Amino acid sequence: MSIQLGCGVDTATLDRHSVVPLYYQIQQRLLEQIRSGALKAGEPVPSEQEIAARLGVSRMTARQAVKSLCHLGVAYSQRGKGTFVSGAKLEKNFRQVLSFSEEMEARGAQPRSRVLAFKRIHPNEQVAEALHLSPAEEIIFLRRVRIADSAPLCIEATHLPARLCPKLLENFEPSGSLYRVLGERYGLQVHMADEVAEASVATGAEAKLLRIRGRSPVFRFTRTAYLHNGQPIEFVKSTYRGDRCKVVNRLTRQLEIIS
Amino acid sequence: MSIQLGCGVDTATLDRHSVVPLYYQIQQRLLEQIRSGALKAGEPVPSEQEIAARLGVSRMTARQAVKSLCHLGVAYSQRGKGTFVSGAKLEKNFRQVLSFSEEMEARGAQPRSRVLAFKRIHPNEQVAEALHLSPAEEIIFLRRVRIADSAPLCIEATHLPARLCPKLLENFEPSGSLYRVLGERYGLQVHMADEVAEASVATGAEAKLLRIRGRSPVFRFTRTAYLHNGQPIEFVKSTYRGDRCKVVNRLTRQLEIIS
DNA sequence: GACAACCAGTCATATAGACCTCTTGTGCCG
DNA sequence: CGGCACAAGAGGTCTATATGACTGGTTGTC
Repeated sequence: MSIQLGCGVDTATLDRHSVVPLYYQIQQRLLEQIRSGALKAGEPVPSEQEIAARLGVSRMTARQAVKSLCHLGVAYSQRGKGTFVSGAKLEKNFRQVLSFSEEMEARGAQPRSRVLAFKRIHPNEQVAEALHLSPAEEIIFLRRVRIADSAPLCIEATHLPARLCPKLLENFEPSGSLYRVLGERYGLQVHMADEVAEASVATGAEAKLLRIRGRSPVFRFTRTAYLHNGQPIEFVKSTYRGDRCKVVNRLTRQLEIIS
Repeated sequence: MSIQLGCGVDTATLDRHSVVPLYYQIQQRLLEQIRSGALKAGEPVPSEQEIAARLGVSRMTARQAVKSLCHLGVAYSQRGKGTFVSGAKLEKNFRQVLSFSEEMEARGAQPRSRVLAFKRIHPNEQVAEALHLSPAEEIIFLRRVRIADSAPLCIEATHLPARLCPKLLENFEPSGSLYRVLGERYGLQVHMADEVAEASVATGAEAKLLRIRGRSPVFRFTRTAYLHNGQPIEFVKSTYRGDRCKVVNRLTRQLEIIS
């Protein structure tokens, strides 16, 4: 097996004094080979032993790098045979929570917003339950039409516990990225989210805002986002134009949950 | 920290001669404590060192067990502080490919089917491309109305490369579980799938089959499933009643991809 | 030619020990 | 009393080593 692990290009060896972990450097190198086509779908990734020998690391470190490819879904292992590159490519951005702005930027579109409302209010029952609040506790309510490449894409209604982000009304320019402000100014990092999608049709008011015809197909998303400690930080209801978006999912089949 | 790792119930120690890996036994034990409420959301999981000392395993093994909880999404680690139980519970069945039958059984509904078509045909362009076939190569086509708890839930059109499952027309009773037959009789195991969901409205013919009104909201799913080696095994188009289903997603936010 | 035994290569699991960074609490000193 | 230093405890990374189990091919026998 003559997989080149850098032969000829071996000026790019590992940086053992970097703060970047060795296994991560190796992972990136393997991903690069897959991206570039040097490793094609179905071909075996270099074995743990080969990586360990070639790069002068322990087998456990090589193993950690290879295993991470499996976790990412770009490869799969077969005991006794080897580790092979998965069929379809796709490497990031699945299974991740991304804010609207981040998602648009990731795919090269320009995000913009039209702010419809930005105020403190009392939550309704559904919001209070999702955010684990008493109805007396106030929330920040933000309603925006989100625009991608100059055309409306969705209407988004965000609810945040006011207690967790005091003075947000002054600190946040509401056409920008909310996640960025929450992270940078309040130290609130979204860790995980539950999201429910429903198929529906647009109401008259929605259709007007989205510039589509009434009763056109739309997605309705309901998302609750949580901090590391499990505390709800955000409850969002959004309505996406059905003609401008799809929900893409990558599913794996692991009936036994390993590692 | 007085987390009981089995104190009093320590008759249930680890089985070191079992074929079940130690880390998996530990993982299951921790999951059980979370399920039972002995470990609540936000509380720290026993530290790696504590597990290692209590159960007499190495720290690496304890670590593997704890880490697996993070991969499952039921816990999260903070360097220098500890590993903590995540807020919302949910433990399986996300991120997994499930067949219709499996999914219905998992939630306690009774799956049934009404077969509309089951035959060999030539693929159209879209199907041929998805399954990596030439238009000359035949496929098995199966169209069913899938029924859950006595009411129609979706219309499903499945396309399989005929080459991979010869004599399926004779071997498969088409109201049963296709994945089961593919696995048991042909050794074909679905490993991964890409799925796209779109929001739409029902056509007249669909509405009739699903027993809903015309132009009611529906989901349209397009799924391509792959074997371990990346070979496409199945292409499915399905139309789900919007009033009877939701798409639930659990997303995590890991901007740095670890392990 | 069929079948069993063996072997080499591979991943899976497990152990022990080392060193690092990060967080938190404690206690001393100014 | 405030602030700094330090130690303890936690997870993160890495090395070295060993054993087990599965796969595929080879070899040898019948």
